[in-house]
Amino acid sequence: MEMARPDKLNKAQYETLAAFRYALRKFIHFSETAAQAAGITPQQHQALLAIRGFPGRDQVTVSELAERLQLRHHSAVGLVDRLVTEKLVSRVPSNEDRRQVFIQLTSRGRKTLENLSTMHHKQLKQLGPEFSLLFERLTSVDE
Amino acid sequence: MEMARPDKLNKAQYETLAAFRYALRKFIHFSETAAQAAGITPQQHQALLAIRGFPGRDQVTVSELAERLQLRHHSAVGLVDRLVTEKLVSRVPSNEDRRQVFIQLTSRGRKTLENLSTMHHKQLKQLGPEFSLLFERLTSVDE
DNA sequence: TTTGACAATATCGCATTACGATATAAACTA
DNA sequence: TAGTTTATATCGTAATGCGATATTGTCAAA
Repeated sequence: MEMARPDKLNKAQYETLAAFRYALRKFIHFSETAAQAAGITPQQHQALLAIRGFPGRDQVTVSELAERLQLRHHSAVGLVDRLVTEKLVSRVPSNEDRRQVFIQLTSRGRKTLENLSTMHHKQLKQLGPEFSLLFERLTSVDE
Repeated sequence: MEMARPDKLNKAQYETLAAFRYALRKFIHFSETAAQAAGITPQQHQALLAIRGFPGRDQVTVSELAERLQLRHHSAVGLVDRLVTEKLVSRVPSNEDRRQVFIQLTSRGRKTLENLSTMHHKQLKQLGPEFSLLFERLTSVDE
């Protein structure tokens, strides 16, 4: 018989929040293991996906990449450097605005990403219901 | 007019995967910023939540914490060390099995977590629909 | 055309996190 | 008692990302 305290979370809500994090960490752990098994780092994997999966385009500028990965600009530059060293992406200067540089996947980058994305797609299909359930619980008004 | 290639992802699917990661990184970025504003590190925050939100209990052993955070045992030990230093948790030896040590939140830990969890709860309520939509797209059969 | 803004790059040092490898001690169990 | 489990500890290593700061090249507007 708990009092209705609007701002205070109850045990069940803490459990739901924790369960969400647990599911998240399991997914991330899966993802990091998969990336490393594919011979790249987790961040490199996410960068490849951000480029290939950019809405309406298959190439992005460094600024766009930084935003999609929620990184500072110069952190994104460093990440791209490492990707170029690994021949996973290439830099292509823009013609319209010559300050900009487009980042594109190399064929090696595309293959590596395709492999990983297929695995992730399957995994997320499995996890979907679990996450949906957790969101429902979080959103439920009667608690 | 794309051929039905069972194992090959199309652009839309890459975009959905990338959108999911983007949403995830935005949430994580929010969470990390919030934790740091509360004066603790993101990992400390997640540890606090894992303890407080452990199913059916408000204390956990180091092994349990490691599993919930998907960490190696000795990495969890280090994390607990830092939490103890910050007076966010305390170690309480178990009576039943004296090899075990229970980790409990201190009152400071509880307050810090409550503050953060309230914010996260609200944020996740907002993000719920977006994530659900993305999962629906991932699961959609007709692509 | 000059001035100011923007995009990318670069360097430095720093902090955090987590790992593998390895070891020890204490406590439990068969 | 022997073997296993739990927690702790140490060492070196790696990846990531930040702030601060600076430079270069390019664009756009006054």
